[in-house]
Amino acid sequence: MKLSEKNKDFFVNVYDVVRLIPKGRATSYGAIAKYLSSPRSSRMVGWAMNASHTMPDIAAHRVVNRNGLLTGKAHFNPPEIMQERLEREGISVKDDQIVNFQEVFWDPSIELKL
DNA sequence: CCATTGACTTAAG
DNA sequence: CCTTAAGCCAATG
Repeated sequence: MKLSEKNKDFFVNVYDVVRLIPKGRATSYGAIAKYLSSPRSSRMVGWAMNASHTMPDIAAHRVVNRNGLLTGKAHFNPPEIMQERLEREGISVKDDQIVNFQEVFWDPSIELKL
């Protein structure tokens, strides 16, 4: 790996994965962290999402915690937009939680496999 | 430079 | 079902 690319990797990978999440599906911070070989770095995924506001085409609403709970909802503007976007894609949300989460869950470590 | 915080997760009591 | 604790690591004061 080139040294010039070394700096970025984690955050950039997070953005790439988020871009690959199919419409109507959702994944978790932990799943992304795990895919990036850092299963305990889910917080960094969240931090990357926090910075995603400055990035184009980052569907942060498709990333929730491992229970399908919309934990990052408060960071949207307005917060309700997160649930609205999910429902528009066909994902049912009840009480800030994704219904049938197990069905819409998209795990990069399985779907992208490699 | 040290302390605190956080869009998380797992384990333990 | 509840609270703590620990691990993770960039960002912020």
